Amino acid sequence: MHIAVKTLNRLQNNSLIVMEQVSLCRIVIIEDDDLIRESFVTLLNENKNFICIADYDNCEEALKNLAGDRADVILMDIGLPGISGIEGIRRIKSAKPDIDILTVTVHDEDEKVFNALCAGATGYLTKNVSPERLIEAINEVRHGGAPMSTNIARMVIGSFQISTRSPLTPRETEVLQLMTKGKSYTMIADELFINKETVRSHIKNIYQKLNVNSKSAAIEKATKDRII
Amino acid sequence: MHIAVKTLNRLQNNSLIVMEQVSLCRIVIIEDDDLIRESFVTLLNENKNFICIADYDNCEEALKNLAGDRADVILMDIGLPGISGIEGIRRIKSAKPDIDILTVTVHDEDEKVFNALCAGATGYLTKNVSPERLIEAINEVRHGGAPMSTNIARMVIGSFQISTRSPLTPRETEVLQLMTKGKSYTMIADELFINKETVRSHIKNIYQKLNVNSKSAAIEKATKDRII
DNA sequence: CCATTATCCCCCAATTTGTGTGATTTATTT
DNA sequence: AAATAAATCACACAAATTGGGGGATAATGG
Repeated sequence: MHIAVKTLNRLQNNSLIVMEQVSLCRIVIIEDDDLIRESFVTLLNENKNFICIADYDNCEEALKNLAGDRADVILMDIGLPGISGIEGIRRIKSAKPDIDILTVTVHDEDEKVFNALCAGATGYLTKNVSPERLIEAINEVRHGGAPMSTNIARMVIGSFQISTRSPLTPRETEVLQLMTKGKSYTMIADELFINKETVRSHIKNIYQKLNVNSKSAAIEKATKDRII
Repeated sequence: MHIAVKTLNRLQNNSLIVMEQVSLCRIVIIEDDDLIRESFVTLLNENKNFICIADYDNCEEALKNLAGDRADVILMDIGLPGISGIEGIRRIKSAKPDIDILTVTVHDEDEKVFNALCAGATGYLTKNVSPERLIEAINEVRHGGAPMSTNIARMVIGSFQISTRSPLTPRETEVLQLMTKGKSYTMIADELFINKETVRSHIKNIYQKLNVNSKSAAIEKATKDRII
């Protein structure tokens, strides 16, 4: 083995060892496509570490049996008839916060993804996931991870980043950020060690640049354009 | 091959094929630990798809040569002397937005992680990463992914979720969320189709429950406690 | 039945906000 | 050297917002 690999191996604590000490993991599947659902069931039951307790084609049924199923992990589609998967996630999490919910779905639109995550999904896989990756993902989630498909991961990380093409100056951005936190002009002035009048001046310029004329509109526009 | 695996394989478009059509990827390393830095260089140069153009033990130097290096990917520590890695990320991204920056570091505190991501890092690996995973991560990042260590992924996803143990009622939470968006009592009332006085009443209760007495304090506390 | 939740009402003083019309200083770019 | 952009500060005025105090009513769910 090469020196570089040796050095790096010494630096890591091999987490694979931990990953293999899994206890039997109880899984519930909620998915309305019969073919896919049954494929999941078969795949998971093939693996000695997993047992598929139940599978449902709708949320209502799953919620009714939630307590009895005692699932560790739920695989969940979000494009369901009846109660949406998103609402389903919310209800499951509110009743049983310790269950890890993995969203497995074809949907990769911003809104769906973030709603699912906000509702309580611990991972998000798009349906081009390989069987191996699905197994790996369940293991990951049981060990404190949060598996995501690559495109989802990029969306999620992208949501932290602000647009590089902001019309606002650094100082204006700073002021707007404090406004977002509900601070008054006076408080902003104090935090930035400048005069209240200066803050007002910055805000005037912000409003002009964003083409708005109120705090809420500025925050809304800035949020939409990802400049804060 | 089992039917379940067959079905699932048909459902996925195998992204590994795409992953192997990589063109030569120019990499720059910024890391102040000589041993680690040199290990990375050796490791990457062993791989025919990568070439390590340059390595630096500080950001200042790297920034000076940024244009000349023409990096595709930068591996970056964030616990550096001089300009912090976070500030380094910001400057690199502002000068060359197309470079993908992978943070590789021992730090896994919330603040550092989110600051790095907000500054523009496209991935975040903690230093227990295996050599194989590092290679994989670089490939991932070049193909639109956002590789993260499992613990980081969980932190990132967790940041979308709100605490299940909020002292606030659903309605109060709703009101507080609108306050966060800079809406006035009147606007909140209009959006919720209730009277302004009702909003005021909710807010009084919110303040009491959160033990605060101003908008900014309420938003701050709610944000810290992750109840919005 | 009692606690919780959600709804609404009035008063009042202090503060905040939006808008107007200015000025000065320091960089940076042309 | 001149022009531009960025950041700073000043004053005035009307309208709106905010926080605190005192209430009330109705519905819901243990």
